[in-house]
Amino acid sequence: MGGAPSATAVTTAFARRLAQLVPLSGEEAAVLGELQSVTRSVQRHRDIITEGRHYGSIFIVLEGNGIRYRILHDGRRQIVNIVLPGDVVGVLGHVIESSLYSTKALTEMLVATIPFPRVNALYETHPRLLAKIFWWLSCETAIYAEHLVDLGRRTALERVAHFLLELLARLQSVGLAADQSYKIPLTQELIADALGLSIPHVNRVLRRLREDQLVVVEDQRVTVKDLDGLSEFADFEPSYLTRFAGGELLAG
Amino acid sequence: MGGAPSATAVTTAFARRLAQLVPLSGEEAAVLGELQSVTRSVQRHRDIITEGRHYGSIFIVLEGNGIRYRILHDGRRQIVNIVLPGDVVGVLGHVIESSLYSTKALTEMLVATIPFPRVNALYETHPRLLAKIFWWLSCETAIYAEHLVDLGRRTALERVAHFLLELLARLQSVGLAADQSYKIPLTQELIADALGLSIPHVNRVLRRLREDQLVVVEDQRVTVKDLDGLSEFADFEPSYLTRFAGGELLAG
DNA sequence: GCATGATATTGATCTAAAGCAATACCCTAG
DNA sequence: CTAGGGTATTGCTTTAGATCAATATCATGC
Repeated sequence: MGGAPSATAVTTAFARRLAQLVPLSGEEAAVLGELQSVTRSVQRHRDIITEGRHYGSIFIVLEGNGIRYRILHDGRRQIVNIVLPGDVVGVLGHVIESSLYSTKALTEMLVATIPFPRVNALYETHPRLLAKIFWWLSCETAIYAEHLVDLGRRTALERVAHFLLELLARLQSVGLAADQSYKIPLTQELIADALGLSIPHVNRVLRRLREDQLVVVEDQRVTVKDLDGLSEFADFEPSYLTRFAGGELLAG
Repeated sequence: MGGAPSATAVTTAFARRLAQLVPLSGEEAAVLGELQSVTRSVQRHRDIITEGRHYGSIFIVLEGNGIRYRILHDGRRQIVNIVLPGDVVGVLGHVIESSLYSTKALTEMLVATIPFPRVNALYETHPRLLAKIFWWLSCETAIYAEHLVDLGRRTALERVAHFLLELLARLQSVGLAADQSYKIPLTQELIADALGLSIPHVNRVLRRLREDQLVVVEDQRVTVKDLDGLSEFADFEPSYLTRFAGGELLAG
């Protein structure tokens, strides 16, 4: 399975985001590192979680990208989230009998596997840390809600722009996006299925955004050419990803 | 503020749902009741939470309905969730500096107000209960994800059908829907803003669903005429609302 | 070198749903 | 009884984006 050096290095993704939310004590950081010590690598295109199955662990993404999606009976696919390093998948598996969505690797991925009992054991040993993790997980709702606004009330152009900006912000928060650019294997089909659009239309929208010198998607890379212009156009307001209350979590 | 009898009676909504997920000890039930003892009533059309503000409490809905929504700069509105008894609002307020969405009362509402410090105090006194609450809250993601599928990949007809069925299932789970019918002050405008549709189109879709003897929305009441037919048509699969793993949460 | 499959691009229709506008139907308040 | 605001309904026109279809590009393996 995964090698220790790699895991340690990237543990940062999850811990870093948690630390943005609230300071972690040295011991907590150590526990967090320890939790992520059992890793598993997932091949490109393989499922981490398959709809309908039951799992006994949560998975913290250390490296690589994936998608969380559902296929409808007639073949339509909706991607409900892009899974990036630092994300946690399988949380609902603790509560709901069978998984409702599949999660699939877009690239080769490295994930830490944490059995539910180990998570639960934290009540006894590090309840504070567990609470911090839970509060943090609740933030995922904000990403989903923002996607709802995208799909419900934004035009295709705004949607794509907003989507690409969100990915930029999320990757920046884990140190994976150099200034205005990031690497991710997005195909037009993926964008279409994430945003409820058709492939040809995504193509046209991307062309438009490119012509307007706002953002370029090519190869496996997204490059934002005009951050301000794009943000304004997309009505993008990254506070749902970055603006934390800070500190208050420490209060008793 | 709220009277004790009413609060006690309806405490059930939240506790009942939690108990569906995992058994609660007598003491836990008592603590849960106690937590919900400070109540506040909110007038129709008033905000419980206003976008941009900061709050120091979570709110558990005891009675009444509301909406969680965002208004875009140009006036478009997207409702991201219908808030029903037993729901908790304001969770993100603990983590994010200023609220991202407003929550507004559709009817007069009664909510329990629980300051964050009181929630956090549970780590010390009842860590298990807190963990159960957190796991439960994580289920809200499933509702959001399902809405994403709605908005992204379902037709207007399917969307409305799915939406009305989801409300039925959610209200049933807290004992507020007699067999196939429930009372809720949904206007066509609200449905439109929840599902990313225009008002006239919602009107036509509702007429169609009525003519097909599937479901009727009138007055302040939704009546499902043909549950099987509607469910099949909407591809509705309520497991995301009801099918819990059971018991496993108790494991250490 | 060629065949194959995935992806991207472009064009030509088609359609679901938006937008606009008028009318109808409340209910409530004066 | 009447005026007025909110809501529902219906028709007509427009459009964003889907669908269908063809072609192009690129990487891969044989």
